[in-house]
Amino acid sequence: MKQDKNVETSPLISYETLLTQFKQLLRSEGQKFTKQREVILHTLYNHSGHFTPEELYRLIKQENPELSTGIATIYRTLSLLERAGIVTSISFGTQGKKYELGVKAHHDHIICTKCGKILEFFDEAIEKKQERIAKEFGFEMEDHSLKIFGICPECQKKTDK
Amino acid sequence: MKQDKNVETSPLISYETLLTQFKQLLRSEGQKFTKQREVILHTLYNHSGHFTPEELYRLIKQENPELSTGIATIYRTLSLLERAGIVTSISFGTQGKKYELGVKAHHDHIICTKCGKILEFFDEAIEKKQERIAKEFGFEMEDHSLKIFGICPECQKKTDK
DNA sequence: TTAGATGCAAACCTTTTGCAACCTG
DNA sequence: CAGGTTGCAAAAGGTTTGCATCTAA
Repeated sequence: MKQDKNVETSPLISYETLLTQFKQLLRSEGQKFTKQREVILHTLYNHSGHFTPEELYRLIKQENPELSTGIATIYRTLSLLERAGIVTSISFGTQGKKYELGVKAHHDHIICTKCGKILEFFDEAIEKKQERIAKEFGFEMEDHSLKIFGICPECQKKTDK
Repeated sequence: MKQDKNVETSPLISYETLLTQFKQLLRSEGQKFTKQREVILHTLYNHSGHFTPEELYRLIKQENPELSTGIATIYRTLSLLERAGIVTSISFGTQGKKYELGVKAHHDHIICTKCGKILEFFDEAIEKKQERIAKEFGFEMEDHSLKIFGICPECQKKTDK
């Protein structure tokens, strides 16, 4: 009866494949492949986890001091990648969004309110239930977002001592 | 097998009772009962639905032209009311939050992406499932948020014609 | 009388945008 | 070379904060 499962967090495809897909997408839309776009994709591929645009910006600056990259380009590229279905984001209210390489199935998040750690899960029963609820209300479902907030095991230990 | 239900949206208690509770709360914390706080609570009581601080600000200005009320007070009071458990909020990412009089049970939201309409529902099975998932990850669950986005029946009709 | 509350404006933060300079195709 | 892209700085939204003034208790 156990339907919950950890979602695979390592990239499912090789960087070369991902890069090729990205280039094809750009070409098909008359857009250009730039060093900045490559570095952003590459950085997301190499570092698993969730990043705010600001965090990604600092990481890229640090790892690529030679390439000038503005924060605006980070934002523009993340939007581009999200529209393309290559990255996904979680919203944290006024505190902004976090992005991750999203070449994986839909999943929900469980977030530690102490350390900010984000874990992922997928539950078939909840997914189905949401579709059913949308249908009951006569809604045409487009998307959904489920976040569980709590304190992770590590932070519980820290608080205990 | 139908567990979904519409959540009651009209206030569960009389305004007098609510006001008394609010005054007691303020007194117990050494805080003061001001005209602005009264007007904010009263406006929320009289208008069911979800409001952004800005919307509430404009509504209050319009209905109470004689009382000068700054937007900062709206924000401060909504935070106060939320901490006190009198109102609840839904977050809309960078677009801010919407508040509603929250003297009612926990519920989730289904939101129309065309017209912004917000409906509420409660599903026992989903609630239980979330608790179970938190437990599986060793999390001490504090809160959760489930939002379903889609197009409401009315907006579907508009699009069709 | 006095601690707490208010309005105003400035400050904050995240995100977006206008634009001249700069690349990619 | 043309049109998309970039960095920069300014602007935009939503929210918070500092402070002198005001007011409930």
